[in-house]
Amino acid sequence: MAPDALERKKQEKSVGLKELPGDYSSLVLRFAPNPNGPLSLGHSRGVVINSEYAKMYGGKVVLRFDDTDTKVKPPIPDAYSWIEEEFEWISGRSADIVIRASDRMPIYLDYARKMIQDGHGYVCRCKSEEFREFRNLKEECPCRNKSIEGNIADWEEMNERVIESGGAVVRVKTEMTLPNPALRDWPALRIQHKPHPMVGDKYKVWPLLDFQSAIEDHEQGVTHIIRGKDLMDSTRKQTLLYEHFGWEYPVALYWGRVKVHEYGGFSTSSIREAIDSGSKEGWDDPRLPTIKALQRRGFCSDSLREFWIDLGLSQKDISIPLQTLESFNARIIDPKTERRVFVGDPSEILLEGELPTSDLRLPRHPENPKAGNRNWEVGGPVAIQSSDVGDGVVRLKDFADVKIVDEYANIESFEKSDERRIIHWLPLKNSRKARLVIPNGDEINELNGLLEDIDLVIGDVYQLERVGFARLDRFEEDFTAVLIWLHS
RNA sequence: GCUCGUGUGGUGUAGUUCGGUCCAUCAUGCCGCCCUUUCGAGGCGGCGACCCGGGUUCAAAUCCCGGCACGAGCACCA
Repeated sequence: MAPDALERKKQEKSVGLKELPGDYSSLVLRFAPNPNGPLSLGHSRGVVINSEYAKMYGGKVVLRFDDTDTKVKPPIPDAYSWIEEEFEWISGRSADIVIRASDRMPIYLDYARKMIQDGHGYVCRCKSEEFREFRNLKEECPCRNKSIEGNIADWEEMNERVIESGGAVVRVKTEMTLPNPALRDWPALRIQHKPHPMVGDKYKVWPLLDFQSAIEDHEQGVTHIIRGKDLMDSTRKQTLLYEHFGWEYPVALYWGRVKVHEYGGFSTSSIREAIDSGSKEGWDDPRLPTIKALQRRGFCSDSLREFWIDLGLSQKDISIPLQTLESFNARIIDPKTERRVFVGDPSEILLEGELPTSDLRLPRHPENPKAGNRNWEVGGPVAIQSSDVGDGVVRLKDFADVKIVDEYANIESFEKSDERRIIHWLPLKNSRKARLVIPNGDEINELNGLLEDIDLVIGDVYQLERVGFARLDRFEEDFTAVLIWLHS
């Protein structure tokens, strides 16, 4: 009889995102970037995970700009619209609700005042180093037992610009004996006198992330918070605040840190510095891990979605090669990417022998005849890659077996007659000067050559035969085509 | 130091809740072959893993204890 082994069914890998815990019947999620620059590859994880879950359960995503810092990470005015557009590009839909923390300051300040009034918060005028001492010693600082009236008076002074920046902070009253030092009377609001790029100098007291985010999540009715596990203590801090207000904290889920080999560690601030110092061209410099750069190189948004969904919500810290994303992208774009020839470092040769009288008709896509043809004039000189000459016995792809001697290529057969190497080539008549720009770590490598000059559309991605995928970025004044390397 | 989190092939990932259906899934990578007028795509095959040590149990990737490693938080940044 059949052994058990034949009946045993192989286990399967579950695909897609796992079921969300908690009640997701009226799901509200949020994605909360700082508009101190456009979105990066890392941000796209938040966009994808949140928007995919919203799609799964018919929920909503709030796009919230956490722009409450004017000093360390000041917002860039243009970044608000960049991010809205990038969110839409990545997720394939626009955010359901878009809000800016800087527009909602009165709400935060009201809650802060209420917290003080209720005795759950206090104005602390210790220096940060002094407070750190108290925190480490699990001791209460002198400001902690001030009367509510005294705290309200200090609060007024903070808001009336009587107290200088750095002179006072509002703390949430927890317990100084809490085992986790991060939770002991954590800071909720501080003074910033540097004007905000969007709302000017209207406010003197600004909430910190943990406070602003907690209040706004409640205001928006957020049901699930999905964020990096570096924010686990934020959850704990905010839960204590919610207890003060008598609110129920959303379900929190986390992902671990992701490092992409090719990009290493980076931050929006560090990219901004690199651009300001001139070591990078701009936010879309192809070496950068920004969404703008990935778009410019020709990545499609589906690849980003598949990539992040495949990674899922693991709390593991991972380091992954860009190649993984590239393989997703290649699989998706290959069926719809037209072929062209790019000859890098070209050598000119002349064809000898009997030439066909009609043009050579090549498919724009080998698996999709409907895409049509590219027609080449085979008379006249042609270009081949210098490194392809070898012993001279090669097949010019889609054309003929030739033997190359010096500058001449003798046509031996149109049919494929043996196992000789197949190389790509290009009639000069059908070519134009081109430059392939290849990002390589912190460098940019450039390869000069000739590009098949047939129906080239700026912004389109082509598969350069035997080379790889690249996107046509622009034409220069002398008509040189500039291609940006995507991947092989 | 305190607190928290995570450990499955080279890289990711499924399985861990409720131990057996797991001599462990899938992808990517690498190797080989087939097909092919691309070194692309596709097809087929192969390589390769449960952090370590105890314990419970007929049975542990899965439960318990103890190590170890890595990461994060302890900012008047987000």
